[in-house]
Amino acid sequence: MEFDAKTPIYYQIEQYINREIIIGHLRPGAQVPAVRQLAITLTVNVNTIQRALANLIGAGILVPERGKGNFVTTDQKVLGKMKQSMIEGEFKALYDHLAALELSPEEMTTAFAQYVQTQQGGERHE
Amino acid sequence: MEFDAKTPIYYQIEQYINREIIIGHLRPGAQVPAVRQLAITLTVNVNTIQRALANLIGAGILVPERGKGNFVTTDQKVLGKMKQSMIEGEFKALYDHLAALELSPEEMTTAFAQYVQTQQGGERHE
DNA sequence: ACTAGTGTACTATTTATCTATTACACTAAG
DNA sequence: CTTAGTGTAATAGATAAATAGTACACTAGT
Repeated sequence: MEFDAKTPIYYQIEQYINREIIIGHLRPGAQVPAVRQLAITLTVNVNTIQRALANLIGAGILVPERGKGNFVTTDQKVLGKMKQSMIEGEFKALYDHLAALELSPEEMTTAFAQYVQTQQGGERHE
Repeated sequence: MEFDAKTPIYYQIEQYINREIIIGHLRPGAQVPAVRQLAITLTVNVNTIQRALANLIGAGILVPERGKGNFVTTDQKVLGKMKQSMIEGEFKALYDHLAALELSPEEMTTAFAQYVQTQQGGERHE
């Protein structure tokens, strides 16, 4: 996996797992891959995985069972809040930065719409 | 100034100065505030300011003149590229994350438009 | 019991970031 | 020439993030 060098890896892993849950690759009640397996998959140290999972456990998103593994919570309230704050966070980051560039709300939406357009046709991956 | 704890301060200062240039608070040829002054204003160490400025100088956005100060370049080509990459970078971050959430392009634009709407009425700052 | 697969804990080491402090070099004004 | 204002360099120390490696604890299947 590719990481942004300017943000902590453990944090990026938290986001990644959250996304996997939102998408449905990890369903409520499902077991998260073993820490040692995740470490290999994400080419990262076990301790870094552990730190990310610890945060997710603290947030109630994952539920640990010693000797068995970590499992996605079945608490829909927790999952709903997580999804909400994930998306809101993404939007807020862009909104704040564009606001700092003194773009009007209309300019923001149209500019972003235009960008999405450019990504449509030109999705070349080499 | 407020900094995000999860990204290097020097990098956030680079972005901040870029935005000041884009907005027009710092015009081409204008002198950037003195490093010691910036350190006080941004409540940050001089070395951190220096590191940010060094990167901007390396990018050709700022031009240093020993004993006099740092000045915004008058090279419109450089400034144009900077502005372009700043905005593109913002858009790309949101686009990639929403794509990871498997949103369609239409959903992205409408969802962001809706978010901007919510920011319209509710801009309470207390 | 044994074993393989889980999570968990701990220490040590490296690297990047940030701070603090001091010193030096150049420019312009008096 | 002196001084105040600039940038610049260099050292030392503190903290956070990530790695490496080892060890321990619990669970389930044999």
